[in-house]
Amino acid sequence: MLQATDSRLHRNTQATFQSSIPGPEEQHTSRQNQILAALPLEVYQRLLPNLVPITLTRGLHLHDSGDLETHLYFPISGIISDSYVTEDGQSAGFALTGNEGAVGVALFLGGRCAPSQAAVLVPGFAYRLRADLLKAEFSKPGPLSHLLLRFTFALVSQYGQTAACNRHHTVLQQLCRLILSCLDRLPSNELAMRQEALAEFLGVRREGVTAAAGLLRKLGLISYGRGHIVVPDRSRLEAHACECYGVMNREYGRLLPGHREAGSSSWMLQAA
Amino acid sequence: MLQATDSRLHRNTQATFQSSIPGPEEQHTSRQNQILAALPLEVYQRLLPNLVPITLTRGLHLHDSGDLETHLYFPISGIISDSYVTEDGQSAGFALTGNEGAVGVALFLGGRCAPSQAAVLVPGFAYRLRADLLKAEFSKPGPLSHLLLRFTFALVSQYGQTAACNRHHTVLQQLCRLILSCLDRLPSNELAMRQEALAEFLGVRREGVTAAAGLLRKLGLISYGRGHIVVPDRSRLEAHACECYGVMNREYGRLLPGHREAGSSSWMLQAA
DNA sequence: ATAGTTGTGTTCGGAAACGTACATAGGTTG
DNA sequence: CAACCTATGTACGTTTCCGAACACAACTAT
Repeated sequence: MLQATDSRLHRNTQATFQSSIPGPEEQHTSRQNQILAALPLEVYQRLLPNLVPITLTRGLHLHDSGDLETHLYFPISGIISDSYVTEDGQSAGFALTGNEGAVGVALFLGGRCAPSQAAVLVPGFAYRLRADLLKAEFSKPGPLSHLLLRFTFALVSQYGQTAACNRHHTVLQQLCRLILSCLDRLPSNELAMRQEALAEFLGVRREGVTAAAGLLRKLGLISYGRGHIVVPDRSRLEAHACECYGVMNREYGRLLPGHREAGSSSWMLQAA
Repeated sequence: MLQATDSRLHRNTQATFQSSIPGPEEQHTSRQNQILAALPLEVYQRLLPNLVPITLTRGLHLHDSGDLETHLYFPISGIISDSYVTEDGQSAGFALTGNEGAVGVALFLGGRCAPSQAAVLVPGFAYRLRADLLKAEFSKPGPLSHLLLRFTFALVSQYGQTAACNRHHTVLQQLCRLILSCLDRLPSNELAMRQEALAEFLGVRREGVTAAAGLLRKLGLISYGRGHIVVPDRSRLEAHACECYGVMNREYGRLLPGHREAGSSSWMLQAA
């Protein structure tokens, strides 16, 4: 595990489009992760010495399916995708994790091996905690256990929603959902991903994404070129996404208080 | 919640096809649930007075999406489906739970409301534990917490696998997977489900199931009629299922030691 | 027995996505 | 500048599944 690919692309991208992601020289702290931020100071300070900063290079695999997981990762920026690759190489993503959560839930659920692949979709930074240290902390009920379990529940919801979405919704709708979900985990309205990467996550052909993206551009909902997507107005894009986006957003808002919710949003009114 | 539908059907079915499921008059114990069975005697005896038997009538909803969950259910027979229903009424199932697990993981993950619907797919019996009692037991780390988290991990794996399966595999492959997964949770090689119900779980049209089932019958892999499916040789059916069945079966075998594995199975040799 | 209900089989046109092949334009490298 | 690579655009036939309508056969009820 931990094989980085495409690091050249990463540097390019970061320089050109992702200037809002802090470079290693800029200051960033593990408290930028919302789980760590929600911990009482005392607990946080106990963990702090063991939180090791890691650069999330585009394409880096935090773990592959079947790997023994060695660390729990707390992203502070960037996006990690959870996906499955079939025997004949087709892939399907089912969850995104940003600074609202953690990667490696198998560790504290007792799963040992990862069932899926965790890869860096959008570069950023994370802090990681060694498995044994995590387990020691998790073994006593407390704020960290609580927050991690709650996040796990949100993740499970995301998995389920994706399954339903894969069954019933069009590539166009799913693309809207994916772009919006990524933006919710990024600081600006810009997303640095190629159509190829979007297609791989959705588990569809690149041409399918080209067609859908072309239509969205024609409608003025997005503008893009060569791996750089800009969304001028999220609420208009939401109108073309399937219900799954709104459902997940509500769910994350409900479960993870620190979660940044979408700006506009008729769905907020519908919330039960 | 707890609205039973189709109870007439249930009685018919039980009498005709499901005689292997114990009736209320026959003896059954909560230890027939594999999580409860794996508890040390002392812990089990502490829970026992609070385990209330419940009949799982076909179509009964243990909870609907958005419901506050009130109990954790430990099935000892029958099958519960976890599914999501879209705004326009299309449904998609993403997990099955039998006596290997429990229904209502939101309770101990801290989710409060269910994201999905839990419905009885195949009738049977369960014991249930009130939410407050469960939380009291779960708050101390111990065998029950451990087992429930491990089961949760298996469930998450199932969700993810379903998402990938929905994306890439054909109705025929998915039908094979579904039938086999059901049989793994039932005492015989017979499954009492109508094509309509199979279609609803898979999130496809009933006609699609008819076509796939017709082909399987032509190949001699199954025989059926009016809600009664018989599989003479599981291994031959496995050969027509997608990889997802084998992957999930391996995963359940690994995570839940008591899980009954499929009889034949070339995949056992591949296990890492 | 007769009529109604229910579960399954079949058909047809249409939509969505696939596989493949190739075209074009922005960006990089010599 | 020229050559090259990479990201995106386009086109065409094929497959799979959908939507709707209808036929038939098994079981049920009166």
